Amino acid sequence: MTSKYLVVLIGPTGVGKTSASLAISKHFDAPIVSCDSRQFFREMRIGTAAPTLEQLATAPHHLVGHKSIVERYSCGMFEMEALGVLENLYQSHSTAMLVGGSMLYIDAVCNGIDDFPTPDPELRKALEKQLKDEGIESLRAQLKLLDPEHYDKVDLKNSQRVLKAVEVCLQTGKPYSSLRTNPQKQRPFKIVKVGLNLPREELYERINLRVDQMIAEGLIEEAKSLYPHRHHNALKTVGYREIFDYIDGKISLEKAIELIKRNSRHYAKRQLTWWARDKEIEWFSPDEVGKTLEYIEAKTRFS
RNA sequence: GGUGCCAUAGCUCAGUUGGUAGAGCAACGGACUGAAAAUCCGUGUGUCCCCGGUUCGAUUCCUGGUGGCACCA
Repeated sequence: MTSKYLVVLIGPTGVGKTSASLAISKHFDAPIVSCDSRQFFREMRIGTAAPTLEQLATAPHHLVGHKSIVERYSCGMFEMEALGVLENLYQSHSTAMLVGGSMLYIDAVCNGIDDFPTPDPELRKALEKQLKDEGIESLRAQLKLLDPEHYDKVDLKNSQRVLKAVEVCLQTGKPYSSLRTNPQKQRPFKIVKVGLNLPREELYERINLRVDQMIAEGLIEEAKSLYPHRHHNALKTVGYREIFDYIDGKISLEKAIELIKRNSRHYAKRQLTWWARDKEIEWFSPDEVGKTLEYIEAKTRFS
C-alpha cells in the first residue's frame, strides 16, 4: 500500500493561508480539512475571514461551517471528526491538507490528545459559580486535595486551567494528572508541516488591513445579528467581543476597531510563540508558492 | 517680523529644588491537553532637540540655534 500524506499548512492569522492552500490543494489534488476553531461555525463568516463561496468551489473543503455556534465543540471532538474525514479522503487520495491556525487542534490531529470526559454542564456551572463567589483560592485548595501532583504543575493564576483540572477530577473520580499521558498516537499517514510567515511589521499591516476589510464587508451587522448568542463560547472571539462592547455602549466604534486590530496582532504573536518550538515546521513566505510546492513535492515523493 | 509657551520612550505626557528618568497606551518575550481567535505570566525599549557656557557633575540653570504651537503685527 502506498503512503498517505497530510500536508499541514499553518501560519499566523492573516498571513495568507487560505489562498496558498488553494494553490497547494490544486497542485497535489489534495482536499482541504480546515483547522480553524472559529471557522467551524457557520454563523461566523466575516469576522473569521472564512473562505468565500468562490474559494470553497476552487477546492474540496471539509470541516468549515459544519457547526452552529450554539453547539458544544472541542479539540477532542475535532480530533475524532478530522481523523474520520481523513480516513474517507484517503480512500481516493494519497495526499490531504490540514489548513488553519488553531494550534491545539492541529496538535490534536498530528499527535493525539488525551481522552477527557465531555464536561457536565451542571458541574461546569457550579464550578463557575464557586469561582465567582469564593475566588480562585477555593478551586486551588480543592485541586490540592484532589490532585496534588497537578497542583504543583498548573499555573495557579490561570483560573481556566485550575477549574478544568478540578472538573475532570470530580467527573472521573481520578486525579487529572493521571489522565495526562501525552499519548503520541500513531497516525496512518505521514505529516509534512509547512508554515507561512512574514516579517512582523508586514504581518501586522496585513492584519490591520484585513480588519478594515471585514468592517467594510459588514462585520458590524454580522456581529449585531449574533448579539443574542454572545454568551456562547464560539463568540468569545476577537472581532465579535469588541463589537458587542460597542453595541453595549462601553466603547466607541473607532475604539472597537482599534482593539480588534490589536487583539488580532496579539493572537498572531501567540500562534508564533506556540510554533516556535515545533522543529518539524518548514517556514516559507506566503509569496514563495513555487518553493513551497517544491518542498512538499520532495517530502511526499521520497520520504 | 515681534512676543510668549513648548521640545523627554513608537504615541500622549509626568518628572528631576543639578547626581543621566517614569506613567498610560502601543510594542516585545514566554506558557499552554476539551473554553484554545480562549486563558495566564513576564519585560522600559531613551543622544531627555542641537551647539556652546556655568558646574566636580547639565536632561534640569544660562547664551545662541532649529522645529512646533499661540497671540500680536
